[in-house]
Parts: sequence; structure tokens; C-alpha cells
Amino acid sequence: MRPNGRTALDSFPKPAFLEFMRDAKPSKEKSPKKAVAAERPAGVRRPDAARIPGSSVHTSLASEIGLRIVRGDYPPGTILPNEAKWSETFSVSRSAVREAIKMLMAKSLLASRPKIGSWVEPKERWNLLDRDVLAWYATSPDREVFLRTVQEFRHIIEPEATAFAAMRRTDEQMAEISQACREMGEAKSLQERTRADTRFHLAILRASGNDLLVPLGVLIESAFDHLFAYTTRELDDLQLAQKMHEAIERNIRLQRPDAARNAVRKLLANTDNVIRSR
Amino acid sequence: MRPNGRTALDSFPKPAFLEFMRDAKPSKEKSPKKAVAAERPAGVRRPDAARIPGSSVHTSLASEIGLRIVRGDYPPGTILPNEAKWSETFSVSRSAVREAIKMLMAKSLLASRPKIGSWVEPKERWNLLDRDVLAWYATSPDREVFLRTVQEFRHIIEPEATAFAAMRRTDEQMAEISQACREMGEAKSLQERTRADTRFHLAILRASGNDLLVPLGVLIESAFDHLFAYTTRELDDLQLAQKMHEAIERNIRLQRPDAARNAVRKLLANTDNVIRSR
DNA sequence: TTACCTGTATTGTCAGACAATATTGCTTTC
DNA sequence: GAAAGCAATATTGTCTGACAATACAGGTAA
Repeated sequence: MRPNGRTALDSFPKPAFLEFMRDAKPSKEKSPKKAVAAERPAGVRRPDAARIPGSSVHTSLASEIGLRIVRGDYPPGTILPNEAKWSETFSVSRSAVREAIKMLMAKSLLASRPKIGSWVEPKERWNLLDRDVLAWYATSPDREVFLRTVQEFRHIIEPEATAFAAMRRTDEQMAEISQACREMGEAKSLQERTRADTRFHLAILRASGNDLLVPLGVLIESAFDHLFAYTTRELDDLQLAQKMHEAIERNIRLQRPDAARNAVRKLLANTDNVIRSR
Repeated sequence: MRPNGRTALDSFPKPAFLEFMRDAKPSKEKSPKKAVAAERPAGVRRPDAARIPGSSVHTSLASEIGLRIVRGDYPPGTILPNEAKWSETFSVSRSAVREAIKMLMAKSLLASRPKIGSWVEPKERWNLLDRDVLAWYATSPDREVFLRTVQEFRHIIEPEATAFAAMRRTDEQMAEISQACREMGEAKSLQERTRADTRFHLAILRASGNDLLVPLGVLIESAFDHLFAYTTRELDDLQLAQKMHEAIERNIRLQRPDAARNAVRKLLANTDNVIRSR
């Protein structure tokens, strides 16, 4: 999934040290370091000794803290534990904590000031369209609600984006779209097919000629991730979907914006059914 | 402008940086930097050190480097100068550089690996809908192209968002919308008016009931920033615009999605003219 | 009360060291 | 001569410990 979906925080093999965190609620911790130290069995060495290569400490930390914030462990306005505290609970250096926090600040999940600490920003300031934030957001208890929200969003942007693509695509962009469409048809596995499907829709966004539409690709990737994980599709359903994709491809190729828009609407309606019926 | 527009990197005025930095570097300052100094015009003190007064070092650094990347100084794929080099050119510690770079990584402008360095990510991975990135992007040589791109985007999302708002708004959300509309009419200055205008459109996004639409508010804020800075509006034009806003407010209040959508379309068409005619 | 000052907790910044990692080029082996 | 392995090296990643800047909280004085 996610052909180019990697991000700084896209680290799924989590360092083992994260498992040592199960306390940490925004309460007034009364017993200091002793309690924390006691949680670690004497035989176990430093938790970060078992770190999994490929994901840096600050990155994993940012993921962990970011997830907690988005999940609602620390509601907007809450002052987070201070850097020293994070550093202690995770057994990492303060620099690592700071770098993690800086990443979350860059996503507008946090802000901070000396003497105050770091606090969670109001939700409407969160950059939900960031890939990482979206991924954390997607772990919401009710996955179907999330999917529906994303799908609704697709209804808003994809028909128009496709119409623009039909008007403005270059030959090169057309080639990408056509190739992705072809590869969808020839795919040997559902996963392979989904990958091509994603590429198809991303290519259309790029071909729309509006730079601001491109970043919305993360939503499409996310949607396909979850669709892929939560639905199984029948064979004739796949064939129907393939036909619909080909119609879109054709209308973009023939530069028919209105027809292209309608074709996308049909496809989305079909996807809606798949979601609804699962 | 930008009622709630602040960000980690959104820092405007304050203390001087160059001077402060110069004496902060007591002993290290020696002759061996000749080579580096020679790269730049001799007359200027520290051309690279565009320190934004009033904000932290890492934040200013992130702004400076981020701007350079978006501006195209380092095209995608380029390996940036390494941390030590940045640290030297800006006369700041390596930690500050690292925190700045981490912020840019969080926005997918950069990625890095040990032994390789940090490189600029492909443009389609940039998070253009991030407030900071958008602001840097807006400094493009051709402001009008930027405005047109944003405006086109508004055409895609705002009509639909407003239709949803008409269907799903709560009374509380309606109150916000109505109040912003009223304050637009009563505004004493153009700036005050623009502020209320922005609030009006943001409130509609929030009332749409789709969480993913909310972050797009940054685009609206950006659009108004630039419209405000680059256009002057005639009095009767303002009155017309006010009527249009009131029509939108009314249709949302009366829960008429289609009428609301059309009202927004009219308003946007009007804004298009303002842009085109300036 | 009001104004000012002072203590203090927290982030911000710095410096220097070592670890981990992956490219590069060299060396060995077949 | 080609392939495979190995060492040298450059760069980010991480840790530690120190001090500076900031702004809240609470006490003191007018």
C-alpha cells in the first residue's frame, strides 16, 4: 500500500522501549523516579537497547505522542508532561524528546513556551491533512466513520479535479494515468491492483494542473489503505470497477471534462456501495 | 489578518539576531572560516542569517531553510549542506539546526539518512496545505498565479462545504456564522472587515460537519491575506459583497443546501472579478 | 488595593562526545 | 578481468550536562 507513502513518522516497527509506557496520564504524579524505575525489572537492560533499526528514536516518540494527542489522551488545552518527564518515562535523552516535540509543533498539534510547557493546540488548528496525523486519526475507534468522512471528501474534490485533468493534462501525465489504468486490469493480486488504483487517482490529481490538489492524495491513499483492509470484492464487482476506471481514462484522454466528471461520480457512488455493504 | 493564524513558524517581530549571535560566539571565531566567508560578498555581514526576531532560533532557521527549499534554491533531490555546515553558516548550535530540520521533515519537505545527509523531497510529497509551507509558497515571484490557484481551489470546495453546512450546522455553529456576517457589515475598517470575512468562511467550513474540510481554512486565510494586500475595493462593490454574504448566511440558516451552494458560487465569481480586474 | 520584585519551573540554546549507518573505494579471491 | 568482501569515511542519530531566557506565582512594599 501507499506507493510513496513513507513519511518521517511512518515507522511501524516500533522500538521496544515504547512498550514500557503504560502509565502517563496527565495526572499529578506524586511518587517520582522511584516508581518509574520500579516498573522495569532489574534484569532488563536499557529498553532502547532492543531498538529496531529503521526508525529513529525521535521519530518513534513523535508517533507515540502524536497518536496519544489525536486519540484524545491529552485534550486540546492540556499542558503535556514536560520534556524531562518524557525523557524519563521513555528512557531517552531530552534532545530526542525535543526533536519529537518539534515535529509535532510543525504539524500544529502542539505549541510551547518557556516556563509554561507544551500544550495541545485546538483541534481546528491541527493539520489533519498531514499524512501522519491522518494515520493517527484513522485509528479512531469507529473506522467506518473515518472512511465515510474521507469518502465524502473524495466526492467533493475528485470529480472537479478530474474535469480539470481532462482540460489540462499533458501527454506525459496522460501516459501515467493510462498506464496505471492498464496495470489495474492486469494486476495479479488484489494488493497489486489496489496499488495501481491508488496510482491512477494520484496521477489524476497531478494532472489537474492545480498544485494544491496534489497533497490531497494522502486522503486517497488512506482511503484505499482502509478499503483494502476492510473489504473483499467480488470478481464481477472488480470487472465493473475496471470498466468505470477505463471510462474515466478515456474521457480524460479525449479531453471531455463533463463526461470525465460524471464518470468519476459513478465510480465514487460504486465505492460508496462497497463501503456501505461491507 | 489571520485571526488564529499563528504557527510555530509564524513569527513576526522581535529581538535582533545578528548582533546577539556575534558575541555569543566568543572563542571559536577565528580565521579558518575564510573559505566560507569568501563564498559570500565581503561587504555584507551575514547574508544567510535571516534570523526572524522574536522567535526561537530553530523556528527562524526552519523558516529560512523552508523558504529556500520552496523557492527552489535547492531543487528536489538535492542534498542539502550538512548540519555542521548550517550550524557554521548561521552561527548556531547543531541542536538548533537539527530541530529546524526536524520541523521541515515533519512537513515532508526533507528526509535524511546517516552518511547521506538531508535531501529535498519530491515536490508532490510536500505538504503544501500546511500553513507555513503555503506562506512560503505564496512568496512566489508571480503572486497572481498563486492567488488564482487558491481561488480555483475555493471554487472546488466552498460550494460543497456550504451545502453541507446548510444540512448539518448546529445552532451554535449557525450563531458563529451569523455573527461573523453581521460583524462584516458593521466593520469600521477594511482590515476589520476582512477579518470578519475570514471568520465567516472558516465558520462555514467548521459547520460542514466534515473534519477534513477544516484544515483547508488555511487556504482561505491565505487568499484573504493576499487579496487584502493587493486589492482595493470600491464602496458599492463592498455593499454587493455584503449582500452576497447575507444570502449565504440566510440559506444556511434556512437549511437550503442548493440555494446556499449557488449563493457561494455567485460570491466566488464576484471575487474572481476583483482578482482579475486589479 | 496596586505596583513591584523575587523565586522558580520550563523551554531554549549551547558544547562536545560517541554510536549507527551506508557509501565509496580498495583488496582479495576466483 | 570480474565479483565479492572489507575497511575507511562522512553524516546523521543519540546522549550528557550545563547555562540562558522567559513568564507565572506569590510575597512585599507603597
